[in-house]
Amino acid sequence: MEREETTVSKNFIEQIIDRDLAEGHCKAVCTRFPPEPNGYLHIGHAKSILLNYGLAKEYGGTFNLRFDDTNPTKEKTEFVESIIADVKWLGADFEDRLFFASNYFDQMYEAAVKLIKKGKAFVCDLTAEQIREYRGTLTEPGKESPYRNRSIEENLELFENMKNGVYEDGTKVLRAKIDMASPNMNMRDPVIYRVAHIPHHNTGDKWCIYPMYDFAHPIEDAIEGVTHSICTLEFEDHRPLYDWVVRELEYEIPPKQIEFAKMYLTNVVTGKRYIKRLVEDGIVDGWDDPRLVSIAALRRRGFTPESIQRFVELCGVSKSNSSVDYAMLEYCIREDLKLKRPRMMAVLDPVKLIIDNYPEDQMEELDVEMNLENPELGMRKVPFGRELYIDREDFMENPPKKYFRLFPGNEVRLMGAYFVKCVDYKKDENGNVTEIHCTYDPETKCGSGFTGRKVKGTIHWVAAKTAVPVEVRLYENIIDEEKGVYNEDGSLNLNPNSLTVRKDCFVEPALAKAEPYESFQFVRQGFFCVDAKDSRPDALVFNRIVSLKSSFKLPKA
RNA sequence: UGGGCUAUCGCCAAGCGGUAAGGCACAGGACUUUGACUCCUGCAUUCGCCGGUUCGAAUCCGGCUAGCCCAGCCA
Repeated sequence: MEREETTVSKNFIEQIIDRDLAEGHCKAVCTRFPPEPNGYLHIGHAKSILLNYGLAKEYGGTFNLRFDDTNPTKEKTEFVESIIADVKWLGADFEDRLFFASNYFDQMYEAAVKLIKKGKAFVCDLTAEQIREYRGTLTEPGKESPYRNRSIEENLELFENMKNGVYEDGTKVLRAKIDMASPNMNMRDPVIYRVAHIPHHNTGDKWCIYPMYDFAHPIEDAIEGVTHSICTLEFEDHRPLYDWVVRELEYEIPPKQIEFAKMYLTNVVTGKRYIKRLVEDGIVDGWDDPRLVSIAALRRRGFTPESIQRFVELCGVSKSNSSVDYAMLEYCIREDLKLKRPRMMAVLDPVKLIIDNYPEDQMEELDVEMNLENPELGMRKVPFGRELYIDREDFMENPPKKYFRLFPGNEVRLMGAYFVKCVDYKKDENGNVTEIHCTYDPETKCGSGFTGRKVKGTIHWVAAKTAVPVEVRLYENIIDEEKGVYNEDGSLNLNPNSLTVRKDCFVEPALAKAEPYESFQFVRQGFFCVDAKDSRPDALVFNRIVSLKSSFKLPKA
């Protein structure tokens, strides 16, 4: 399907790359997505993934997936599996370029030795607390460690001992020798290696010293030939250190760090500890609950990779902190699905409609387009009979003005079938409508070319005899948007109605064999997707991905 | 109150000294076998504020203000 090319001017990162290419700072472009495997990916990560992947593709370069696994205390194999799956699903193809920072530990060790030999690093015996005290504050310079001027020989020996497990955790670190008076805290002799006798998910017990992010990351980039190391704004202050490492280690083609602003969605929670609470408290049924915005949750809800790619593209890239309306995401998924997927009929709040003048035992099969706007999707059979279900809201006893669905005496079109006119209705003792009686006009059959008269309303329906019962789950924001995300005590301001489960819904038989993750437009109701977790072949559950927009509002009584 | 960064419509976001793109949202109208979609139309005399330079400033200069980030042996 063709998408209109919107001419978008180049973002600031593309401008930097253009200049680097033009000035010969690099010959090709190589980017990477470097997650630490310590949790699940969410929509915010999708921006980084797709941005990095998109840039590589745009410039005919390469894109790497690299796990930044330099801290064994936080990392798990479970997360590397899920991250790989999510990145692939998003469509960011890293081909065979799957890397682990932990596979570079030998080179990092050698790099550290090189710094020591250059007199640019030293082993420090200060405790963590002392290091903090010596570091100074934001407004006062720090003071130098008493161990700062150890000889190169001594440092070499001590560092080797660190590697060989001679010291306990926390007793010694390797530090870069830079400037304790720097106004940038990151330059005040940062720790670059720590001792941790903890098995690593990839290297097992091989190492008991692990490099710190600031030291490891530029090395990882340089080893892989990454030209543009794109990260988020909070690392801006780290760039001088990144550049220092690259310079001191004398890499031929120095990688360059570029920072951009993280993406936030308005009134959406992505924080790990908050999600954890929601899961623990049973508010959501896991990190892939369709109300969340983890990649897995979006996938389960029915979002497509294309819709997320488009979303990221529409949001753009800049350096100003911002929070995008969820409506933008909704727009992207509607846009992606509307021509791509069938439009079927489903009744979510059924009430029976009986066609008095339709033969008692007759059924007919109507041929209906899968998607009126996209003939390529073909046709389907829709059974029609004397008894149907329609949605309760499509009938009113006493309609307000401008209501043009069904009411006593009014004629409407049954989508894909006939015109029917309401002649009577029945109510139970509580005043609820239980049955609507109509007559149909055989001449008005859809596709017959009937033009004798027009009706204003068209409603959807399913034949009672062949209807397939399903469960439908309607989602709203899990946050109560009126009052913002957080309560005064810091807890989440939850929306008690974020999930509505409707058990007695009916869909047309063509949907009976819908597969997990398959999505459809339910005419006049929105886009829905077969839930991959709770659905069974004999009991389908549909998640509402997003509702349709409506300009019609019933006036309040 | 040290350093770094940011500030253009309700929300994103172009703009790079020549007189405010675009998208989302919203509001009207047309069309319609979904009150959907589609299609029109409208939506910043003004770019955080104050000065300055210039024939001309959102763009350059100076001074303010507001917000975000940094004092992990996290990333």
